[in-house]
Amino acid sequence: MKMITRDSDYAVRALCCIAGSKSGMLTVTDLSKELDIPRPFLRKILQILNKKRLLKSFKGKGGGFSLPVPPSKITVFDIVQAFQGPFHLNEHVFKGEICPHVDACVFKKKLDGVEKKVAKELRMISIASLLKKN
Amino acid sequence: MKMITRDSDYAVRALCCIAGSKSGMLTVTDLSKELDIPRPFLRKILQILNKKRLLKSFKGKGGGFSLPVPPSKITVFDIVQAFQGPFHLNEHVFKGEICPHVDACVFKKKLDGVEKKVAKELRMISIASLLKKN
DNA sequence: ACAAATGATACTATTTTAGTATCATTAATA
DNA sequence: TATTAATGATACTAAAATAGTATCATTTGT
Repeated sequence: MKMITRDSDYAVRALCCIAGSKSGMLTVTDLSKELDIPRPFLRKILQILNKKRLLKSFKGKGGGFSLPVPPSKITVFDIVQAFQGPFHLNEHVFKGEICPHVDACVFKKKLDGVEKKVAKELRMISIASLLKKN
Repeated sequence: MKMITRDSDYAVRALCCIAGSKSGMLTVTDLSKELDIPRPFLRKILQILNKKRLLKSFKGKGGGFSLPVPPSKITVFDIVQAFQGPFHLNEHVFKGEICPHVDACVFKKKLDGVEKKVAKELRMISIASLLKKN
């Protein structure tokens, strides 16, 4: 079972790097070297973060990426949603329809409860909280 | 994001069906009809459950599948582990090695905390608890 | 012996994840 | 204003996981 895919993971690391940098702005090249992530892949990831407003980009010479908001305002929940879509533990479809089985629906109800708790936990992990080394 | 894959989902439904049946034993054919799951796929799923000791099988005419323990002893956590492997939210590998980045390791520590909570929640959802229709 | 069940296992198709490649656009600066 | 160094957009490929099929072997009740 894997809940955090590689792009989400890389995104978290990149955001931490930017948040912890002196100037507050880094280029893909900087980050790719620092984190040892393949440059084209990281590029794609940063572009997605930019589109989702979790990063701000600056084109042209001297450009790069910086945070659009304080690091305390960006959470792992936001990042996971950006890369892995709406946060749901299961699909609960049945031949494309809403499942008609009562047992399974109780199941769904219970999973929804778990889901809310997980979401809450992930919302509590901000980029800022990851920078405190303790 | 999807944490419960289709085989886990089907497995939960099948176990609920068996637990709720009069005789306590059903064949693949019974279950396949009842749940409208493709028979060969369900067959594979039940065979896995049998290997993982979450079902007991009886071969030959008059055979089928029954629970090896009371339904209160079988949880969604067991089932998810059976189909989706060891329960971990992320891999946290870095080029096959342990990740050397402190930020990310704080991240891992936090995720491990979330992971424990999720596991606890899933362990609380037993087949028995899914049979109570309320 | 036959029929009805599961066991084992190998195969295929689809989707998701992971990553690459390339051309276009923007902006600083020599 | 040409060059260079950055990102934007987008299309493509490779690998892995998920979802499902097919088939022959074995067991067991009648």
